[in-house]
Amino acid sequence: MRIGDLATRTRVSVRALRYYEEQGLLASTRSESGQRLYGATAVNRVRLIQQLYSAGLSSKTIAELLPCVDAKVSTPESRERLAAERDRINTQIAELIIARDRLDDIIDMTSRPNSDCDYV
Amino acid sequence: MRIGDLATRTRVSVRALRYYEEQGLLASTRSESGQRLYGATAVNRVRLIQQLYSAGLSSKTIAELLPCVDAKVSTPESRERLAAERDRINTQIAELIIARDRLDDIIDMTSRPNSDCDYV
DNA sequence: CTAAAACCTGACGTTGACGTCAGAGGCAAG
DNA sequence: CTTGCCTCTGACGTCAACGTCAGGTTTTAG
Repeated sequence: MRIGDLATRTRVSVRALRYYEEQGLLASTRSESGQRLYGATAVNRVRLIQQLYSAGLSSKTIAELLPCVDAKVSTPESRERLAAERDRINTQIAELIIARDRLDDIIDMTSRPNSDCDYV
Repeated sequence: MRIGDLATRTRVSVRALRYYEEQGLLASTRSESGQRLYGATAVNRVRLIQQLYSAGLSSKTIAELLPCVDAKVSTPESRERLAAERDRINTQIAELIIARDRLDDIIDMTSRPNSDCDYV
């Protein structure tokens, strides 16, 4: 399939797909005229990339980890890296929960007249 | 207290504190010579700002919400805004959990020899 | 009194994941 | 054949929350 099809199927922009290739995250073959061609597995690959981005990993980190995913094997370094990222995500989740609860408190406080809590 | 003290107590850079003022998030009085002076409540104010930033709110959004916190009262618009942000945070938490679990799967897969799962 | 440390106001630099535009070539339909 | 959409490669633009530097004033420690 061509880049426009992949973009449609993954809901990722054409520009982003080219960027992924530039970062070494997504490979493509080329047609005789130079157009990018992708196999069916590219769809899942893009989804994986998106999930890792949404987890806060950088292009560079993803580029280092994808080969492990493909080979289904990790070096000690990459295992450490993966664990560190997981811990970071856990920390971020905890922070978000705190922030959300704080936001809930604010919602409560500002919605309820005659509240006598000290907040700030 | 002066800006350096506040920076030390909140572990936020001096530059960041000036930026918060510029964005209308943090008020200060001025000494005769023009130096910023803060009251004791500024510490908690900065912490609140930091928590809202870590929740992914922008300066602009925080600037719109802080007056509600101070007045302990919210308009219908700001209530809606707060609820929308809370929902966004919940969504983000859910995404992070998915990504973390995905990362755990990758860790498992690449750490265990002879795994026969299809992943990509 | 003096030198270091802290503060001030601009104003430009940084970073990452793209958006967007320019200019040119490629491809199926009528 | 040509109209119109898709694709290509560069390359500059964006946005937010600061970092950092310059050049000057103020406060503090000795």
